[in-house]
Formats: sequence, structure tokens, C-alpha cells
Amino acid sequence: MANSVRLRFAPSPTGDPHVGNIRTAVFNWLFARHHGGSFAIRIEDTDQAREVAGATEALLESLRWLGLDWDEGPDIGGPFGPYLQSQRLDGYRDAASRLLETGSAYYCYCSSKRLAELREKQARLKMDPGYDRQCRDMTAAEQIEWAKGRATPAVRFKMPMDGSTTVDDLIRGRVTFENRLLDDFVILKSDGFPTYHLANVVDDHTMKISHVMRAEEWLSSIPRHLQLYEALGMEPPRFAHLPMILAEDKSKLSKRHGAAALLEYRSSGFLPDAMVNFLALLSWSLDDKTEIMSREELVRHFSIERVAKAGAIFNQEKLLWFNGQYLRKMVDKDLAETLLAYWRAYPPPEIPDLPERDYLLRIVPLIRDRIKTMSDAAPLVTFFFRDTIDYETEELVQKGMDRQSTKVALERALDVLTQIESFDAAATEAGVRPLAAELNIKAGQLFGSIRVATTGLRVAPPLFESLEILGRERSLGSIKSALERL
RNA sequence: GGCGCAUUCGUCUAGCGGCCAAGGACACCGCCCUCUCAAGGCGGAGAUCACGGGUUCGAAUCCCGUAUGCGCUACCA
Repeated sequence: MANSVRLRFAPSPTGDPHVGNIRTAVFNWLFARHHGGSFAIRIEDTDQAREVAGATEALLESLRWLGLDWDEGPDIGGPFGPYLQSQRLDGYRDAASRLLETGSAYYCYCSSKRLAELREKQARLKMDPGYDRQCRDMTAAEQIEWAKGRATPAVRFKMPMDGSTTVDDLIRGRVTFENRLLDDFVILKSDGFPTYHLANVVDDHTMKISHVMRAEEWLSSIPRHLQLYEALGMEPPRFAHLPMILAEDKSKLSKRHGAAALLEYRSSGFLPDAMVNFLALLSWSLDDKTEIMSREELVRHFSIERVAKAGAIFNQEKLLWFNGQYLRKMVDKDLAETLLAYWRAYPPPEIPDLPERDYLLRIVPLIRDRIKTMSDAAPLVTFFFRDTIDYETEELVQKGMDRQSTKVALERALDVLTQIESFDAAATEAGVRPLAAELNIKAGQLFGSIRVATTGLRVAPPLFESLEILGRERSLGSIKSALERL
């Protein structure tokens, strides 16, 4: 038996999906799944001028990456399709016709030039901006006269001149607007396409959407939508206006802030689970301490009552921490495979030939605690995949030592490592560590030189574990060539 | 300008009249652990709960006002 809870995510394909949009998708999805309802994707492509090629696919790809599955959408269809507004034009025209017939709407012949002048004049005279309703009460004869030599008229909605409209928002409670403060907005543009207001209302109704969860920037338009529902004789859905995601400067997060494009987080090596967890916690919380939650836990606990009212700044530091937490929870096998898949999608220049899975499997435990995103991995493990390693000779010389003492230390280490029976981490460490006292240097100094000689790095995965994976031959070879440099 | 929404540590937040001289997390600082770097453990610093009035025996929590921030004010969404 189908549940009557139906949510929808309705983005317009005007560019790269950004974290603000996607967070709205996350909340809608969470709410739908929590209630066992359905989740639909509807593309609001009613502005031909602003449409960006590939934007719809990027939107779907973003949701797929995050694992937010949908039951109906432009790619899979569904009982209320099509899910592209540009393919549902008839429905909007029918609605506009009905509104025209019942006297709730009228044709507007004003040119964009006149409208621009009107706005300019209103600004100059410090009058309230808005359409002056010139075409509102035209007679049929006047309309015919006006229509001569002009392009197709737009259709405007007759906003009531008095009274007020109140919405009972699930997050903000009752919010009231004076009708007379709103102008007669366009519902059907002269190019035959609907504006957001009309299309949104008509589609949410025909698609039987039960809850509309969208960003707070839409709260100001709610009286228009409610009036539209009423004039159309439709029962409005429930509304919940989500607080916005803000940039560091507290302004609305947008492309110009950078770091807003969702898919960039994928290429930067973030994990979808971490991203969903982080996004879910932006203006929503379970309690005073739970932060790490799996997708299932989020679905189980999500409730609109616990959505906050104030906007939240998108904090990348915290996202990084979440990602680290998720990385650390992964078992070796998963981490190795995820890393391999990531490298396949975004080949790291340091590693031209991707390693064998089994080989990577041994390396992964050494770096798991040392990376915050998958992009941190390559620089740390490159030496495992190279025949020769690269570094400045001076790097071999540790603080408090000189070339000569470094050379002596490495020679002794070479001796020990050459003779050692088993080349595992425990054995090599047991063999090398005593050398420090013998040479009268600190273990850190000794290990530091060996580290640079064998990995080329000053900051690297644990030394002896790395040597074990490198194997005796390569390890000794590296030390020998370091000796030749000194 | 008008309308609307919001306001607890730098940031994300807990708090829905007494349990709060405000709890958790990120970031920051210190200590421990330690072969580097991390991770981890422990501890510290950090919020006169925007401000001012009320209501109440009692307010971060309720009401009013002010300030500030943000959003909307397109034939864009």
C-alpha cells in the first residue's frame, strides 16, 4: 500500500549543483525515506536562457554519488511523468487558461522596456517596486487594440488587493503576509513557458507532493503560491522552509565563493557517506552529542521538528574531520578498493601505473590514520611504486648530524639489514634500533636518515612497516644509493 | 525603502521556565603515547545566551521593542 508521503527535489539546471541545493535534496530524501514515502526528482527547466547543458546530468550524478536514490525522475520516469517541466507545458497552459477564464489572471501586453522604465521610475521616486497593474482591468476592445503589432502577451496573476495570506510552516510556524504588498506576478511568459510559481504549484499538485521542503529564500513567495493554489481550487501541500547554507561571510553560499560545487568534493577525495552525514548535520541534529551517523541511522532519526531555524555556515574543516572519521572506519579491503576506484577516476600524476590491489592492501593500514581525504594518499605512498626514489641529498642528514656521521650510520644500518634473517618490521626494528646507542645518536636521527633514503620523504608512513613491504632488496638498494650520494 | 526570517563559544550545535554561574563537536593550545607525520587518550582556553524592557518566586528558554545579519522585492529560479 503506497504511502501518501511524497517528496520531491526540484532543481533547475542552471549550473553545477552546489552544496546548498544538495543539502535540500538530502533533507527531502531523509524525510521521504524516514516516512517510507517516495522521493521524486523533477527538473525545473523553464528558463531557456539560463539553462546550462549537462547540468541535469550533473545533478543526477551528484545524487547518485551521495547514494540518494529516487523513485521517480527524468531518467527513470514514473507515474506522474514526464519529470522535465519543459515537457509539461500543456499542463501549465491549461492552468493559465483556467485562471484567465475565472478572472484570476489577465494578459499583460507591457513590453520589457516599459517594465524596465517603470522599475527605474519607482526606484527614483523611492516608491515600492512592483508591476503597476496597467493591464489588469482592460476591456476586450482595449486588449485587441494593445495586441496589435505586439509580441505574444504574458499572463499575470491577479493578486488580491486586500486581506492576508498565512502559511503554517513546519519549521517556522505561522507566517503572515499582506496581500496588497504583492504585485501581479507573471505566471506564463510570452515565450509560452511558465514561471517558477505556476509550474511549481501545478506540478506539486498533479504529482501529489505532500510536503514541499525547500530553501528559505522561497518563504517570501509563499503567499503567491498559496493564492495560486486557491484560485486553481487545489489543496496545497505542507511547507517547510529550510534555513540556508551560508558562506564564511554569512552570505548565501554561491558559486563565487568557491568550494560550493558538490562534485568537486568527489574529485577532492571525499567519501559520500561523510558528505551526507555532514550535510545532514547542517541545521539538523539528533541530540547534544551524536555526530557520526550512518545513512540508515540518519533515516531512522530524521525529524523535521529538529531542524533548526537559523542558517548555518558551511565549515570545511569540520567536513574534513568527518571524512577522516569515515576513512578510519573502513576496513583494509574497502579502503584499498575505494582508493583504487578514486585513482582510476582521478589519476594521480605521481602514480602513472595503478598498483595491484593485493599490494595496496598491505599499504593501506599504514596510511589510513594519516589522510583526511583520498587525495592525501598518493604523495604518501608514491615511493612504494617507484624503482628509484627522489630527494635532495641534504635531506639524509638529520638535525645534529653531518654527512660523515650520516654515512657511518647508514653503513651500519646496511650491515645489519643485510644480515638480518627475516625482513619483517619487528625484526628490522629490533636489529636497527640498538644501532642508535652504539653510534651515540638518537633513534629518531637514525630512523630519519633511513626514512629519507628509502622513501624520499621526511614525513612518511611508519618506517619498519614500510621496509617490510618494500622488501629487503629494494630497501637495501635504496640505502646503497644513498651511501653513494654521501 | 518595503516585506519576511533569523540571532547560544571563531564555526556546527544541545537547551523547548528551575537539572545551566550553559553541555557536546570542529578548529586552537598544552600534556601523554611515539621512528617522522598522523591517529588516539587526557586537559585547557573560548558564550555577560545580540541589546533593552517586561511576565514570573525563578528566563538562554515566554511577550514587546531595538539593533544586526540574511532572504525576497525579474516575462530567474
